[in-house]
Parts: sequence; structure tokens; C-alpha cells
Amino acid sequence: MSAGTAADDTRSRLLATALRLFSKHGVGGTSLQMIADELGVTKAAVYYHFKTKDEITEAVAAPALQELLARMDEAERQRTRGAQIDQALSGFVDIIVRYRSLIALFNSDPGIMRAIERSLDGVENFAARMRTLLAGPDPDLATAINVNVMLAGLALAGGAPEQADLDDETLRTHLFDIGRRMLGRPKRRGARAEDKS
Amino acid sequence: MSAGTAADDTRSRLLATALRLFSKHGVGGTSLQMIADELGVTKAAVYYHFKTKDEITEAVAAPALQELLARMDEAERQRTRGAQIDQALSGFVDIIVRYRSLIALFNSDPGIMRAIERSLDGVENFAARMRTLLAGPDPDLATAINVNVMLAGLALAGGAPEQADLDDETLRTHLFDIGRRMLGRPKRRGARAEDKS
DNA sequence: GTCTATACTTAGATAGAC
DNA sequence: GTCTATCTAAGTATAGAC
Repeated sequence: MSAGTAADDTRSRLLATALRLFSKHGVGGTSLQMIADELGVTKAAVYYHFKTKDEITEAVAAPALQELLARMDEAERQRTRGAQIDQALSGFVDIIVRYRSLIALFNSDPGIMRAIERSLDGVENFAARMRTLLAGPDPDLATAINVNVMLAGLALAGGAPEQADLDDETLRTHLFDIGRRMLGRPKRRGARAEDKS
Repeated sequence: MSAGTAADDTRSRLLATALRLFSKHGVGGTSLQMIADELGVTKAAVYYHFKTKDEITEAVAAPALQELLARMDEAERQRTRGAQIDQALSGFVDIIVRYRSLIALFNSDPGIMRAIERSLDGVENFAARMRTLLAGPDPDLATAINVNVMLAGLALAGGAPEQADLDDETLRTHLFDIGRRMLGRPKRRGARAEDKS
């Protein structure tokens, strides 16, 4: 698969460089020229690997989305609603915490989101699946809005600079507790989650 | 002040046009050329009224921010903590609901935020003041994160397309209730809010 | 004071040579 | 797989017409 061909190397170096520059200057503030200069190649060389700037953006974001997908699959395999909710929430929070620099980047420069939506069948699918996992198939209005606020709040606040210097475990714990509280589920301390609904 | 000079008219038409195009194509997807064409003038004419594209963006966003500022002032004038919190929260929710199309725009295209931050002494000040109003001067970590999640969640979800077809009053009620619940304050039904803390 | 004509710089993107 | 050259469009800027 990933034999160390020159292209593979350039491609991965390119993605690493792009992520670094994106984080420093934002996506909009990073030109292909900058990326090319940093790599010691020309813009055209960059274009050989990615047909458009959006493709680079997507490739940078892909790992987090893939992982979220896997976590949602896992949650859907749970047999009780309570376990589904816990799995979905903890998966969501885990991704937020682990990829928070990426999320911060996206939040600060979300022309990105549109690019991602176009490619990955839409982030909308992610959000819709997540909502169903957490609120069930036919939530009333209050529940639906509540879940939307929760998802948006956890993601945005998780990536926010105010929380940037918290260690992963602390942030994860707090976000998870907030999520459970918002879903009307009791705090759990260490033990396995119980079926509740 | 605002005598009907040609410039004033062009300026306000320009802002209206910009808002419309921004909403349709996003800020990044709207060029000065498009705005100029729509107005039947040249790019340079646009440039006469606003020295940069960011200035247009700021001017479009300004009313909402000004109003939020006023609401925070009002909240700070309240004598009890409980009344401060209620005022701040309801002011915040009101702005979100009334300007939700603007918020949706910003969320979908947040290169904007940086532009606004640069001009209006930073959105950071808004967020910091709001946090202090809602969480008090020296909140513990859990409270601080909780308020951050709430602010981010209400704002983002309020502007989200899922809630787009709710009428203002319904959305306001739900967001306000979610906010109060997250702050650990009892629901109030009709009556004036009581001092609680 | 308001706008047009024009031009400069940089960005994203493409074609074709090596 | 990478480079040179080139194109279009964006944002910015100025000189000058009215």
C-alpha cells in the first residue's frame, strides 16, 4: 500500500506542511504558494498531488471524520439505547478532544466546512446520524434542539482557545459530563453505564 | 445625520446587496465584482465606500454586535446576580434569534470572525464579558467550560439550518430554557425571575 | 464628493515541456 | 513527478472625470 515512493513521501510531507501552515495562518490565509515554498517545490507540483485546494483541506480533515464514523458504527451496534447514547457521546467527545487543534482550525476558518460537505457525502449525514443516536428516531422539538445545542457546543467549545491548555483527560471528562447532563442522564463515576431509557 | 445623499443611498444599498449575496454564496464566495455588478457600478465605486472587503463584512455584522453590547450593559446594571444572569441570557438569546440568518452566514463562512475581531476590539471581549456575567468573576473549571459550551451551542445551533423554519418566539423559548437548565437555574414560567444566587 | 478607467499584485488553476 | 509558462479572477490601489 504505502511503499515509500517519492510521491507518497511528497504527498504526506505536503499534508503535514499544509496542516502546520493552516494552523498558523488559517486555511484562507495559506496559499498554495506558501505550501510549495515550504516544500521546496512549485505550485504546479502541489497540483499534481491534489487537483484543488479543497482536496488538500479534505485530506487534512479526513482522519478525524473517518474515526467519528467508526465510533458511530460502534455505537449503533450497542443493544440498549442507554449504551448507544453513552457510546455515541463518548466517541464524539473523544474525537473532539483528540483532534481539537483541527477543530479549532476549522472553527476559525470554516470556508472549510463547505469543502468537506461537498466531498464526504456531507457533514450533514454525520450530524443527522449523531442526532438520531442521541435523541432517538422521532424526538420532540425540545429534545431535538437540545441535542443540536449540545453537539454544537461541545464541538465548538472543545476546540476553543479557552480550553486549549487543558490536558486531554480533563477536557474529556468535563465535556462528557456536560453532555450527559444535557441529555438528562445521571453522572456515572467509573462504572459501566446502565440502560436508562 | 443621514440626509439622503447619493453616497448614503449607495452605501446602504451596498450593504443590503452584500448581505443578500453573502447569504447566498457565503462571504468568500462573494466577490467585490459581484456586488458592484448587482449595484450597477464598478469595483472601484465599492472601494470608495469601503476600503476593504473586511470593512464590508464588519459593517454587515455591526448592528448585531452593537445590540449585544447594549444588552450586556443592561445586564450589568442589574443589582442581583440572578437578574444579571437572566438579563444576559435573554439578551444573548434574543440577539441570536433575531439575527440568526446573519449568524448562520458567519458560521458557514467564518473567515469573517477574524475580520470582526480585528476591528471591534475583538469578539473575545464580548465572549469574556458574557462569561463573567453568566459564570461570575472566578468560576471553577467545570462552570467555566459549561458556560463556554452553552454560549457556543446556543449561538451555533440557533443559526443552524435545522432550526431555520421555527418562528422566533418558539426558538427563543427553547434556547432560553436550555440556557437556564445548563446554568442550573429553575425554569420560570411567565413570572419575573427571582434572585437565586 | 462620487464615481470610472485603468492597472498592479497575488491566488487558484491548467497545459505542456522535461 | 516536477517545472516553466500562462490564464483568469480576486482584492487593492490610484488618477482623474464629473
